[in-house]
Amino acid sequence: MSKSEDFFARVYEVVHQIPHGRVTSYGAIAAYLGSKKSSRIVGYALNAAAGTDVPAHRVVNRNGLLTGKHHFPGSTMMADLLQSEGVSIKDDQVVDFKSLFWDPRINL
DNA sequence: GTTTTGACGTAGC
DNA sequence: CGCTACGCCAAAA
Repeated sequence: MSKSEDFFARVYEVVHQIPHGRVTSYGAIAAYLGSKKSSRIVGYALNAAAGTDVPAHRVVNRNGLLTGKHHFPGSTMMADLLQSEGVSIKDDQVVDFKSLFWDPRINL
């Protein structure tokens, strides 16, 4: 173990376990991993997750804002994907984010 | 080994 | 209500 991919792998696992039509935040994942201070690391990991089986579009910031949508191809792909899963997006923000919020601590 | 950066978060002004 | 500044951690240069 002791591999750098370990931290990334954990992020991938958590994100990959997000139920369909649900959303979570970087801080929630980071907090589940150990420290919510690692929120930035989660985003960093998701950046490396691009091209993997990790649905990074289900991960938004604490405000439910699609901060990472700029990293997706196009400009509405992330919002489109979420809406395709039943998540309503308004002004680059998840509608009823609080209700759609999926906390890894609850399921894991 | 040091420096920079980053898809965050919280606090302060 | 909006922007700035700082913190915190990990990876890449």
